[in-house]
Amino acid sequence: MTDATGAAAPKPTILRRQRNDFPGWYQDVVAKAELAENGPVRGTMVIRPYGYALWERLQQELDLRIKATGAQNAYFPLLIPESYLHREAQHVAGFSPELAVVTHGGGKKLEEPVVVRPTSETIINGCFARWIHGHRDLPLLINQWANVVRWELRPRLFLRTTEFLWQEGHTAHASEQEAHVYALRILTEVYQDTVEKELAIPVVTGRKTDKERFAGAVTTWTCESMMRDGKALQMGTSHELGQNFAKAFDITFTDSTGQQRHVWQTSWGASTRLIGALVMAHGDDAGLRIPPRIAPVQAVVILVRGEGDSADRAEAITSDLVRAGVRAILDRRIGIPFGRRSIEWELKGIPVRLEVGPRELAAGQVSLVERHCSRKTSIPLASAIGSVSSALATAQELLFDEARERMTGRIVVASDVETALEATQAGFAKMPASQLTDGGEEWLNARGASVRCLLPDETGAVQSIVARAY
RNA sequence: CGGGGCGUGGUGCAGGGGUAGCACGCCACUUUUGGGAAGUGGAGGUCGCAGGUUCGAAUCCUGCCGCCCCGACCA
Repeated sequence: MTDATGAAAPKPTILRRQRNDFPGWYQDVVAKAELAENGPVRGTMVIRPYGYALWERLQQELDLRIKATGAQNAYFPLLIPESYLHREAQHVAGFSPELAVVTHGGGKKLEEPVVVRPTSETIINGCFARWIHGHRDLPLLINQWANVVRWELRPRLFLRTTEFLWQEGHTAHASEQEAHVYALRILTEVYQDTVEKELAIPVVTGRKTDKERFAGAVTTWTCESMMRDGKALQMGTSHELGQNFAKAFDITFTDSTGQQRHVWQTSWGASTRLIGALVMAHGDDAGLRIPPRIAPVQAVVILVRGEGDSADRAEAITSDLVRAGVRAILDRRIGIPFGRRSIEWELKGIPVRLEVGPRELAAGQVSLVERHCSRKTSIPLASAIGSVSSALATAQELLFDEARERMTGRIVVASDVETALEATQAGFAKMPASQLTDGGEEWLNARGASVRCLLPDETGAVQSIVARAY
């Protein structure tokens, strides 16, 4: 194709450019990398196989850590009596606007409407009240993997959908202190550790302001990360519920002195929103860049052409990789142009590509392409497995370092709300929490920024992290 | 709930009273194949729904439905 001057017209980019149109870029990546698409009901999401594979990897990593804290998985019903929601005043006030309510069933109007769970505090605590009798029943540590529905007016795939997948943990403890320690343990050992080690995304951890706190909680702890456009995304929250639900649902136990006491509780969750974070924290103009540890496919061996025994050789390399513990697949679709296949794997963010063609094989080599930096190197066939393994390890580290440098480089120290607001154009502001009194937080909210979390600095003074957020 | 816009092959769009079109995608064959392949031949649409006007409606009129965007609202 040529333009009026006769010069070749530039090929249109596959994705809108991140720098020009970040939301547009995000939509393009989610579609072209085949992660998800919109469902027929507004706000619902079809998670496609590659997107779901990412979720499954994330589930494995979270589940492992959740179980390491002593929690057990269980499952509670999707449908909850509407009256349950009303038992805790702040909780129902917080969730009422987002509820999906079922009024009919079996062809008849229901006597009591049931709600589709927006979260399961109420139904689980109904069970806890029956399960917990004495201090020997505590702590009770339960997790469930489930879908929840919160009616959203402005949905965005993964980031904010009406139905989403998550895990929600619910625990009961004998003392406030024990609940406090457990909530923080979940925050750091489950959420922060998974997000930083597996997703290679650095986080800021802290406490939510009263305004941002979970409906019904005493304290909400959060992990916040910075996306490539400088906006914040909440990665996971852990709540200290105090005795609010214990009193509402009458969850009591007999302590070692024979006294009846209410339990102290926590709840905590992380959702498919983390997939959105993965996209926005690492993706570039060529598509996703998936950190190797979370990648469903860590290496793809591309058979460039079909000549001679190259197909067998490529297959042998692939099975060697798999045997060495690398999640590797073989792309032997020689009928599809090489360039198209390269672009496809780039879009999907596969960390390492191994190109196997006549040129390489004649030289006893393969070409190794690293997605995180687009570098192509020739390596001897004999050391291919080792090279892939070290490339994967390097990619994991470099993606984290890059994200960490971006975040720390874009946290501006501010002493008042005006400079903090200015800083949120490009990143986060760190501002003394004292500036939030007298309507400071509302002033920021009215201008599109919010207080992401509160945390103590080296001197013990409380600082706030202010940002624009998803 | 206010303001604006759009409903036409799988996707994205054009057409605006007289045979339903284009691009991409899809299927087949051939030639290709190292960074988005090309040629040839095919398949695929009761033009959102219901009325109305007309010899004739995708097109004009009325009503309805759905979706999108911007506000407001919100983990």
